[in-house]
Amino acid sequence: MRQKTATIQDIARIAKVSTATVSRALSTPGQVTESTRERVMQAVQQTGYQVNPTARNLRRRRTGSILALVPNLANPFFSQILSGLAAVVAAEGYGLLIADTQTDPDPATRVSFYLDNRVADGLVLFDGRLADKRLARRSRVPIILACEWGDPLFPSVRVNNVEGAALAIRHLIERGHRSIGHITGPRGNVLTDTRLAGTRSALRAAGLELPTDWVFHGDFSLDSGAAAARRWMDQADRPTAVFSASDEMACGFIGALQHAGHTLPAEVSVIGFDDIEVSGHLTPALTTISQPRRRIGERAAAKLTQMIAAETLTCDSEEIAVELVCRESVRTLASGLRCR
Amino acid sequence: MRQKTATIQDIARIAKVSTATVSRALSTPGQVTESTRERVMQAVQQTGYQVNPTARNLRRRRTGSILALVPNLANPFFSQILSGLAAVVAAEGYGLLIADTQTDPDPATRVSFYLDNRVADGLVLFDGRLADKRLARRSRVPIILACEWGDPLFPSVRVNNVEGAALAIRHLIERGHRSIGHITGPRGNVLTDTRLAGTRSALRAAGLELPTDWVFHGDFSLDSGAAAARRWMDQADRPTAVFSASDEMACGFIGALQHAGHTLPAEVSVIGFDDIEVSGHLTPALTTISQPRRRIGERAAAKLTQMIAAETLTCDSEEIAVELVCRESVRTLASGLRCR
DNA sequence: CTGTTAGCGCGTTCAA
DNA sequence: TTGAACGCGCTAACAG
Repeated sequence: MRQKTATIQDIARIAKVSTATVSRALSTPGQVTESTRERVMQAVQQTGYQVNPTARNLRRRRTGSILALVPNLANPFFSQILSGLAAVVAAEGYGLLIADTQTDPDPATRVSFYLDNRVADGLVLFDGRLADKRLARRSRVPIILACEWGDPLFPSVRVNNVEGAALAIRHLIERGHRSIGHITGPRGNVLTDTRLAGTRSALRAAGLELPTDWVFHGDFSLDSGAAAARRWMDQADRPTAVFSASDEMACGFIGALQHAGHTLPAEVSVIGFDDIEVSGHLTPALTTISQPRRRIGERAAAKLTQMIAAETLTCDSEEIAVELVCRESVRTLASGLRCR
Repeated sequence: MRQKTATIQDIARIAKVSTATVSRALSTPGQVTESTRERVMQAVQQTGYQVNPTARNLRRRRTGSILALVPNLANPFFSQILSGLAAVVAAEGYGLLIADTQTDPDPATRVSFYLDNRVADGLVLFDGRLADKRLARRSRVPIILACEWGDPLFPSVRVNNVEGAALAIRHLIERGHRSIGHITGPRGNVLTDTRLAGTRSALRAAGLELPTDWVFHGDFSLDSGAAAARRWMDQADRPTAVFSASDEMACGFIGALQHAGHTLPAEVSVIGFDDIEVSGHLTPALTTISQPRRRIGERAAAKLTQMIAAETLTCDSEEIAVELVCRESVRTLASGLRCR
């Protein structure tokens, strides 16, 4: 099975040049005479030689890959992001390593492991909890934080969640809603906090309150949305509209309500966050705040590869614009305006 | 920025042993005396030394990672599979490289690129089109095919799609349906073919036909499901039930119908394939054929790492069981039976 | 423009 | 059990 593959030495021998010249002919063709380059190329053709990236990386003191640390790979939210990431990373000549931080009992240890072992030339971190000062101090490779919040030391690519939440709330208010609830993400999550903060401030700006009863604690999952629906149904004084911090929860919320015989958006309006693929195909189609996930991945990869090339550990953060996608899940109340 | 990190030589000097002993103390502790091992470990502690995996891999003639080639990373269908893959691969001490074969104009070239460049010790292939004899001949590392069909040379982990389709069709028949349509996957896809074949044979076994008009060509996407719905609506003679080759298409189909004012499952029953997360939260909740995706990933990873360890290029294929998940999207017609 | 030399950091012989 | 020496395959530095 272990079949010997051609090395740079074989090429050198066949082409009757030194290994250094072979190396140059392949890496920096400009530095080599046309004729010798041809001899080398012919030998390469003949033997099917390919450079051994491990040896090259050892010599160049790099790894040739970028590591994406995802809190939960099973979450389809990351599909688009990873797709964007993969495209840019491949185009820049890196491999894309992916690891799930939740697989491990202690995610922080896992991150340390990766850093210490120099398995990657750069890190894309989708888990803000890990982005602390200690990590910043220890890391010898650039790190970019995507989607999440962490220590401001880290450059990041993310959307303005406060603004997104405000967009959602203002839309509901424009449509005539005055009693508005909110389904949150998991406790301790920065997205949860910022979207809740945006909700609160936008409501306050309109002179409205967010009663404790109308804050439904979720965890971004479908099931937690369904659980929120059950709590909504249990209430005597219900909000006429609910802003969900994720489309998944909105979807669970809507489903549970419909299964219980409620009609939407007649009985309650719903607005989500993310604009996942399925949202437009639900009944009613979900009005939501769109977050361009593929673009987030692309930008994170681009910035990271730039940092690696520049041998810097920092760069500017970038904010990706969110926008309101108006569909059918928000009802216009008597006094409200039309969409837009 | 380029800060020098401790090497095995530093440890050797500090612990006053040879580098060979340090290497042994770390890789095969049993071969080293307790006392010297302690000295080494202390030096390791003191310096924060970590082995350089690139150097180790060069020396061991391996790469330390496994490559997953996915036809479309943006497709959330792969989320769960990758999650299972990542968990097992990490536990076995490998890194998980991921690449999208569709990013490239010519996927086959890309695969060749990866193989020739020995970037991985093994390959998980989710794209059956690439699994041809040529690939089998050229590859020096084990390859496992997941979810898809390809040349029988390759070991694979997949579900029985013919059986899954038959399960769906038989369920519809049990529920009293006699006119049954099918939404297919993309042309040329093996899943498309096998599920269509299963559909046909199960119908035939019940003495039923599959008229050309009732074969709706899709591509597994939400939008193609919606397009199928439009064609369904255009027909004078409509099937009372439709088996969709993917849940995504079923979801698009249902959504488009509902938006057009149709009622489900009263007017048409729908059964899907995959059991994606959202299926249970739709209205009506989607009856479907469940495909344990996480398990597929886990098994593929396990089998691949075993092949690598055994230095073999082949192993037995494995079939993962599918099952019918009975929800609300299939209506029982007059003559039909209850679920199960 | 090309060749020589010297490692990158590690694991693995072969002796002792 | 340990150490010396070598080489995995490649590229960077320095001459020429």
